[in-house]
Amino acid sequence: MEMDIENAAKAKGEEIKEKSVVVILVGAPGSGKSTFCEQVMRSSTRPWARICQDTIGNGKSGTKAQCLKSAASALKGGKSVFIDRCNLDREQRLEFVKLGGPNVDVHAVVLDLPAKLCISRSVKRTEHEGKLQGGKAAAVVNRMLQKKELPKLSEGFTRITLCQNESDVQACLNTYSALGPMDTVPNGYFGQKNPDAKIQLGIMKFLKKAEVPAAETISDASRIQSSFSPQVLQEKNPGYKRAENVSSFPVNTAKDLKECEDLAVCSAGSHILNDAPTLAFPSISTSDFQFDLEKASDIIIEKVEEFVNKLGNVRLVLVDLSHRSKILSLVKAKATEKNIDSSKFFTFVGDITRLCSERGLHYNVIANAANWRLKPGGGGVNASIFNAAGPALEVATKEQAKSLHPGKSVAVPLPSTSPLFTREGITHVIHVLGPNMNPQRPNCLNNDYIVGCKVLRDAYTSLFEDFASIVKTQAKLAKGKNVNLVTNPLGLQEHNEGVNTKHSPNNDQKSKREDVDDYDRSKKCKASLYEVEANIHDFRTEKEHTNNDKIDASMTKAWGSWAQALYHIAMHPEKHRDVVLEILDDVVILHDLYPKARRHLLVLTRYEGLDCLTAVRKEHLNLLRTMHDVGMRWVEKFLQEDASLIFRLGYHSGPSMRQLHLHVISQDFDSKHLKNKKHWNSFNTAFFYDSVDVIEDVSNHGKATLRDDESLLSTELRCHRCRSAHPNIPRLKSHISNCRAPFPHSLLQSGRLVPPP
DNA sequence: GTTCTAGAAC
DNA sequence: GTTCTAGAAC
Repeated sequence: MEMDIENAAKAKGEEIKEKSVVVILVGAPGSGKSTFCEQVMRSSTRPWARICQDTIGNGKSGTKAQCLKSAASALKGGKSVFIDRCNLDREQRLEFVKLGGPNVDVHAVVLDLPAKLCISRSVKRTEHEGKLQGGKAAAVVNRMLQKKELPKLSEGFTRITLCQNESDVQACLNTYSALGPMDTVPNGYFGQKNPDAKIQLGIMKFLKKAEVPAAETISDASRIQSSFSPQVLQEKNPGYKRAENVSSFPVNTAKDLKECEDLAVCSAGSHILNDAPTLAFPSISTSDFQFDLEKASDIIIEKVEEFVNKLGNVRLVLVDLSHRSKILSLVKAKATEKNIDSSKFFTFVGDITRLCSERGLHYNVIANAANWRLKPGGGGVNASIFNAAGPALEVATKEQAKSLHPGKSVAVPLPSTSPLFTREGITHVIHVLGPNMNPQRPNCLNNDYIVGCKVLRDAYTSLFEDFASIVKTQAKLAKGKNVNLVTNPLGLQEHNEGVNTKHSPNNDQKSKREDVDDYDRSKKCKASLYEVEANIHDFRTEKEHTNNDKIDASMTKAWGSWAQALYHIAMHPEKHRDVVLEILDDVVILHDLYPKARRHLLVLTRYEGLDCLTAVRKEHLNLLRTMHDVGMRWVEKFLQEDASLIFRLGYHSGPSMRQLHLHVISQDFDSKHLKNKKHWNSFNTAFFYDSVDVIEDVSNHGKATLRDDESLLSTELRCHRCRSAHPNIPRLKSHISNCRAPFPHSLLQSGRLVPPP
């Protein structure tokens, strides 16, 4: 609209009249609205009026009507106007937006800063214009923020700037301060955060993607060759032993590269150099299980299409051994037809256990067309993967599951001892079982393709979901605490090989060749991925604990020595009579050593190897129910002693202690051991996974949906009943000791609180 | 998981 | 000066 009027004016040759702006500030008390206006008015050469409801009443509290009137007259006088009041919901803003017109743009500047900050600023004010200061401020800010509604362009704004931190505010200040009488600023929504941006950035950072623009390196075949050739591996990695003679090792020459280009849907160079998390998978059920190739290729395409965009910056690669593979050419043709992004999905010819070392393809997760017993042998992909991975894979697989149903998958972290990890950089094998159409094999579906197609779809869904969850965990860790390994990528290697030479990229002389950089980069990747399974702390202490069982071949996650306490109790509860309350066949009940409430118990599984929620599968449903029932029995006992207590039962999404344990905790949180943000948030954010929800998720989806986002633990402190925010733990504790507000709706449902208040 | 403590915030 | 947090060490 505005543009049309402007263009029309231009067309008529009229001079464009200078436009006034109404800037509606949106923010809680203490968010810095007045300061913002004052600073702009100090530097901007444009005439401004600040309409402030707190001052407009001349001592008495002002009204909205007074503000509107005053704003309209300022606009008439050619001034631009700040509406300095909270304007937190749409209704409050509505009348002010109507001040806009052909020569008046309406902007919103949203000061959406943490509640904690606004409260602390409000509290310490001594001469606030609105008389909002001292103790009342927190309650007021909290109440106001509850009805916060971020402005939308559809309300009639031509420009919205969302500021969520001090630097956003500063940038916005700069924009408005620089505004002269004739200047305009671009229209649109600024500062809105893409919810995926953080994760994407994490992956990019972790893979150092920015340094490897595929287009630039694609033509540089020699660089591709040297970065993946065994010579480089051996140079940098003296402990790495290979059976083959180095000279006979197939190196990716330009000719090879040409061949790859021919085979892949699009040019192979970018595939080879692309460091995005990559899943290589064989076609499921089409070989020994004799599934119809046409139908199978349709299902592959369907599932790939469904996931390829959902998964973000990752690659799915369908692999087969031969150039003459029918399924590969079918899928390739259909992928082209469907216009599937060939950088995210393509077909590839090669041995799935040697795609990096022999074909130069970076990948980190492979799928195995497994048998239902999850055992080696049987020929085909299964035999080849178990052979290549060594015995460690069988052991690690056993830890995850004993068998597999058709249509299901199970992800197994590959032990660092496996050649697939050391040679190829593969961190996980996902076993998948497809439907069987071969009458020579057990559980044949007798040509029932209605069931068969459904099972095959399920199999791919499960496979891609497992891959997604691995990628998510890796991205989280990559941007998380493993900075040390990332900056010192060879730390892992140094340790494993017993080589103690310090290698710090900062102190080291510049790498002699660029390709060494490439090597480092791929190593960084491996080290970071490895970090998923073993926390960095353990690399430092392993030397002192070489006999410790945690470095055995089945290593799926290394826990620090302090994290073993529950495991030891679970294995030998009779030796811990001092803390253990009850010993049953499957579980042990004990007091939390550092209770975070008046009543705080742990129901501990006695299953060895079941360390946290991520490992929980359908076969554990009975155990989960037992844990819940035993917890509830103790709740009843506690309620007989004190009927005023309210309990919640749940798991920590990312526990610090090994051995799956259910927290049974009263909701008073009256404890001297509750000392920091992490303590509070681990029981009062989504990090706390209600037992009822875990049971439901596992029975519906076969596993608990991952949500152990570390950032949950550092979010602002909010009361679990009235949801008010508090600046620190002591204040929060003093609030919760008095707060009798009803619990939030979500907690009152599905039996999350016992008994329901 | 806790303890310890430097230094930021008040 | 005192309170509080956050990171390292265990």
